[in-house]
Amino acid sequence: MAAVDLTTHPGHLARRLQQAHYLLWTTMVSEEITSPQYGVLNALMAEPGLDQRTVGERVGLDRSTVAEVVSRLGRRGLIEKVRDAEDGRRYLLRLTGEGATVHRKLTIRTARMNHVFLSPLSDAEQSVFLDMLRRVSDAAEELRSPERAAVRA
Amino acid sequence: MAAVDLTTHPGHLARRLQQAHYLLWTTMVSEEITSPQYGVLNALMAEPGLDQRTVGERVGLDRSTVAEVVSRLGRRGLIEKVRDAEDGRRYLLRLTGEGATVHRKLTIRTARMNHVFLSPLSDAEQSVFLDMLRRVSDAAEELRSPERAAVRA
DNA sequence: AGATATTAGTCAGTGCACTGAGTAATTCGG
DNA sequence: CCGAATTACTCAGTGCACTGACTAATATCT
Repeated sequence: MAAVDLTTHPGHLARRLQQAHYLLWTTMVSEEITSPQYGVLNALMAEPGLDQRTVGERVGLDRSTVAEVVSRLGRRGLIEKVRDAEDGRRYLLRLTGEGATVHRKLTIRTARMNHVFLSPLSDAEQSVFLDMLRRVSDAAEELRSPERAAVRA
Repeated sequence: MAAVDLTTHPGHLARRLQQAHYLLWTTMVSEEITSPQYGVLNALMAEPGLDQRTVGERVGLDRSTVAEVVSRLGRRGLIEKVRDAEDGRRYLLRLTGEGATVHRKLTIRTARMNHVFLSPLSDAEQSVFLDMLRRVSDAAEELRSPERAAVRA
């Protein structure tokens, strides 16, 4: 069996795409705050007081990864974490003032970065590209939690 | 400043796409051998005797990551590594017999997995999608090594 | 030939991502 | 109301990915 051309493999290209994004993020947005960390800040800006599990659901991070990202953001003083008085299992998360400031600054830079990142594609292609990324990711997501699709039926 | 919709951010979607691929890979291809490990096997099937640096170039892995992946594949007995007699800095890499067998088996499963992974898109869309992934990744890659573009000019 | 630069690979440190096992709190069924 | 299941979170272990500092070997430039 001969070797294969990896550039025809979507998985290989997905990994390369993420590496490309990482490169642009660290040069154009921030070297300290990573893209997943920004995602958590953004989720808490939209819905203050979320618990860790739900933040993970919004941003696409599993329970362990959320815990790590949250602990880093806490160490930097960008979010605070308090036990839910009504449900002692939960930690409720909130942005600090500095967290909100950082979110605002990074939102502006991220918009510029996204523009550069997608610049190889025409405007029409860009929306097609984002749509395809969503469709492929969402389809695989349903393999992980087939109950949701069943409930919806 | 209000929160943003992450599903319009290509970086967020790139990360989700890779997670989706990881899920399909572990369920449909292998739980032991990862996709980057398969990439290395594939590169050595195509060009036996490559050194680590060049393997990294082919597969899209930096020097440190190649070293780790190669050491895991070596531990599993899938590749072997010898000092280059002509250039004592290099290690030359080759598949073992078992490495070639594993590569063959995974190539078949990977083809099936790719088919499922892309199934949300029509055939026409699939080639457009792969093309766009390549164009965006390649463009960012040139920011990392601008000399190459200069040499080509 | 000898000082200098470049190159291949290693190593330590940081961060994302997943799994499986474990703990504490809440909910549910009888 | 009490034992069993579920839920939120933690922790240890594995693997990819990058940076910066380091070593050893080769190449280059007087």
